[in-house]
Amino acid sequence: MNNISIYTEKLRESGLRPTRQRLKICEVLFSPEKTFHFTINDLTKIIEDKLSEKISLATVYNTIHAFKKKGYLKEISINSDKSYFDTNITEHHHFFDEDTNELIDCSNEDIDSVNIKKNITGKKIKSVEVLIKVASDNQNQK
Amino acid sequence: MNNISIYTEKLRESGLRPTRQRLKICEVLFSPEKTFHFTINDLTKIIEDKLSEKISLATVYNTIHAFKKKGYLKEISINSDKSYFDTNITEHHHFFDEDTNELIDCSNEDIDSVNIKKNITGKKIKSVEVLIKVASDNQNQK
DNA sequence: ATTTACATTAAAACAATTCTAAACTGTTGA
DNA sequence: TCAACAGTTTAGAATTGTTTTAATGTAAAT
Repeated sequence: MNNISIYTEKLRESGLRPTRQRLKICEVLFSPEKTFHFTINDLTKIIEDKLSEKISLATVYNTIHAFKKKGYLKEISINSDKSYFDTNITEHHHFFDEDTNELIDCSNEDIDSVNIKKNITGKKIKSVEVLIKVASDNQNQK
Repeated sequence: MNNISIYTEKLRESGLRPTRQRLKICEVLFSPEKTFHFTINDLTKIIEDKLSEKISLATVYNTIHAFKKKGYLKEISINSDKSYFDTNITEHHHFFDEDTNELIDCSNEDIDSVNIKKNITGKKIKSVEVLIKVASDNQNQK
């Protein structure tokens, strides 16, 4: 099967032309078996180191933002100065390991669905995210 | 009643000397009837505009971090480049209005307590936060 | 092939936060 | 009480993550 055409389609649906650089991004994001979490920096490094493609930060940012807008990626809110993204776009929550700064998926069996009884007048719920911060027993809370 | 002595005590317990600047910070944070949310920038502006005290950013940051570490403040994780703090240190969750960038408390009656069935080996849960993003019906998800 | 609109890039700009080093101040104890 | 010390404040510089800019390059339509 031809992945390139899948990537091309994903890019077009996100309003982007399929360029060499963007196809490399797709390869990193959408070819692995398992979903994963990454930062913009992680992604840029993978493309430069593993795929030997020099790519400018601006390109990475603009492509990732387009994918996020289209719903091909999710952004995770962490108490941090850095943005984390997730290639798993299904409804799920996260553990965040404060010792290693790693995100861990929390499957729907791991947590009861959150039941919200209040609503804000004139506003619609866009997302509900649970973030569980964990750390070694002997560590202080960040 | 003498608030100053309360603030002095809070500062000492956070490992900080009660200085003029820090007492002003305490006045803003701990004298209001109601708890509230703020950014470092908000706080600095209040102190300079309302209390006519010139205060350097470094001082605000170091005091706020000490209070957070001590548990007198909570930091809220928002999908943003900015840190939000909360003077309400009880267990509660938040709505985040994407139109106005405002945080709204979600009382415990508004949400069922989150039941987590999984745990990470060797790690302890430090916090559980639910963030509900809302926006006007006609807006796109951020 | 030519044209056009969109992309890529390095570098500059920007915003939040942290660091630095010099001047200042609360506290301690002689 | 006051000298000495340790902690504090400050402006400004440095750092980090992200966005913008403007020149050059490229995909796609004609």
